[in-house]
Amino acid sequence: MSDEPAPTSKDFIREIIDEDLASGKHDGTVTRFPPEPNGYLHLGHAKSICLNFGIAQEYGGRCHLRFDDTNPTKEDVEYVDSIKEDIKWLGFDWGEHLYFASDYFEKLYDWAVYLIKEGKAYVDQQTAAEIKSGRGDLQTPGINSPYRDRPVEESLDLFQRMKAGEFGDGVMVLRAKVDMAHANLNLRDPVLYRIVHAEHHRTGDKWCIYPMYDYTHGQSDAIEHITHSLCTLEFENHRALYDWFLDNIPVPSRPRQIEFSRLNLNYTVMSKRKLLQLVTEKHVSGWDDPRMPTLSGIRRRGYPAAAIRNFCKTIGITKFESTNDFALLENAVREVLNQEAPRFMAVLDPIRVVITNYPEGQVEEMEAVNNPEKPEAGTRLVPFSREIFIERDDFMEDPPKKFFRLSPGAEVRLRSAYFLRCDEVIKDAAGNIVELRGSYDPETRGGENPPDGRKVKATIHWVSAAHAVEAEVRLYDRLFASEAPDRGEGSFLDHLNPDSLTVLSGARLEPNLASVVSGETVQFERLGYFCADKDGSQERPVFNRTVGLRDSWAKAQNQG
RNA sequence: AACUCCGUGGUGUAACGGUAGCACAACAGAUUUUGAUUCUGUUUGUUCAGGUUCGAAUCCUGGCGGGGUUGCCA
Repeated sequence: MSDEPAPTSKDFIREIIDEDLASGKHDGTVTRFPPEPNGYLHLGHAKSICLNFGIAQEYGGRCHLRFDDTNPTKEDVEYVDSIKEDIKWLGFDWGEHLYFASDYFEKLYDWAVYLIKEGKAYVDQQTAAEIKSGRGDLQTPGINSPYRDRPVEESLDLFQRMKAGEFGDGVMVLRAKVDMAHANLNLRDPVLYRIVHAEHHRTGDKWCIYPMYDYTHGQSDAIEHITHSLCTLEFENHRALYDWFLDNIPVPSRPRQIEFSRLNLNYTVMSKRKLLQLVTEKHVSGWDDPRMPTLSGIRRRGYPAAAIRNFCKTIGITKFESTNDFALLENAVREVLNQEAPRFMAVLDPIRVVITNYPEGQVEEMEAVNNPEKPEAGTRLVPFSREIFIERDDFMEDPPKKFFRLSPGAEVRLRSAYFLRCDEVIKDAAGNIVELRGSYDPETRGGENPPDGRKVKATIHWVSAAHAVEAEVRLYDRLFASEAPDRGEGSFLDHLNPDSLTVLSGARLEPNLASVVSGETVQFERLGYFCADKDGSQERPVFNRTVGLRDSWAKAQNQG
């Protein structure tokens, strides 16, 4: 990840950093990743993580992990732990720089007192509804609160008593005194502190007043000497307020907020609220359901961290709100897995083949290549015997013109084994094909072409019936059937893909597959990449389909 | 008709006044003990109208289109 060639062009944020370094504005670069611990990280966060930690790596700076934990009613340590785990999995390290906004509560309180004394903040006793209506709207200016010009001493006293717990939730708030007529609504006397009598996951019951995001973020950046505070576009309108605090409070440094567009993917929803809803309403099995765009979900699905990093590099950083093609992500996944994943044979939908001219009771250990892209991965032994399973799809009794696989009288290569010809089709009373009979050519051992120069058009995978391990295989498809489940009327849930999960309970695996450890992704030859799931055991493995191989045959069929 | 940000092939993303390039997707072909991979080729683009300039995707003006903003969420 670090030995790749430097990109020939830089995104606008890196250009800004270059300028700041060149002009001497900064002599180092410090970024931060500031999740709120109220949910699991998803692909959108991965974009931000790759940006912030990536910049720190490239510029020899550092990136802080700072939990933005100013709302105790929504936050929990469960999320803190999962977030840390996900960042590490992605391949990044915050070193010693783990912080919590709640670490700064004392400092922020002092600064609030400072603002009051400066005449730049006041305690407002209006109700939430009064504050809302007093703010005006996009067209109309707001009006001043009747408490706006109360004496400094009075605000000071009230604020201290807010902190002391004398008042109930929502009774009063601390507001900045900016401009109730400002075109940017964020500057119409924003709330700085609210009363919330709730246990905080770090500070316990020490506080009953909590600072708002806007009041917290920039000052936290300043305390940590963040140079470039990178966030998504929805905070663009907050920048003026971010700067207002830095201008009016004696902060120790001057960070700069820069916004970029968030990640959108088609066939996916990415908002925390919607992901939470999928989990709580049991449309998926949990935050780590392999269909979820959460980092824990895609990890369980088998997506390699390197693929996510490459993907984030490919999509770039801009201010344009775009929607990326899911195929781009899948391409990144296949690219890494094609290089890395060891190959095995597995038959998902088995049909028995009896090789009539193969000696009964004989077993041969066939040598198979582990990864043609990586010779150093070596070879393994796969048992071969008189009765094998092949994929039902690899046989057609009455094949169309371009079908290269097995059919009556036709010959194919069994991967790493022998040429096989189909001689006979056995059916049950209902006419269903229940078994095939065929013969092999002993002169093609290892799958070599025979001396007579005969060739076959196809190579298929197989598993020795007596040695096969039965397994459950979960075929995942996109969670949503429509490209933009968010758009249009109705709920995004209306767009759930009913076929997003197909469970196959009778798959047969080559025996080597039983020892693949949970979390490892392998290739089932000719089928796709599959990740061993934690639900499985050596006796009965469970595999999740990460992504299928490209399949030009299937594509041609669908078009035909 | 408030403020603000943004418009480059189907989808993303480069080009910093000088040949519109790259990736993905799509479509052909070659190779192949995975109908995979790999390789080669093809199709498709600067939102519009003016202006500045020898020269504009790029600078200016206006139009059109899209996003964000009216939490005591972040």
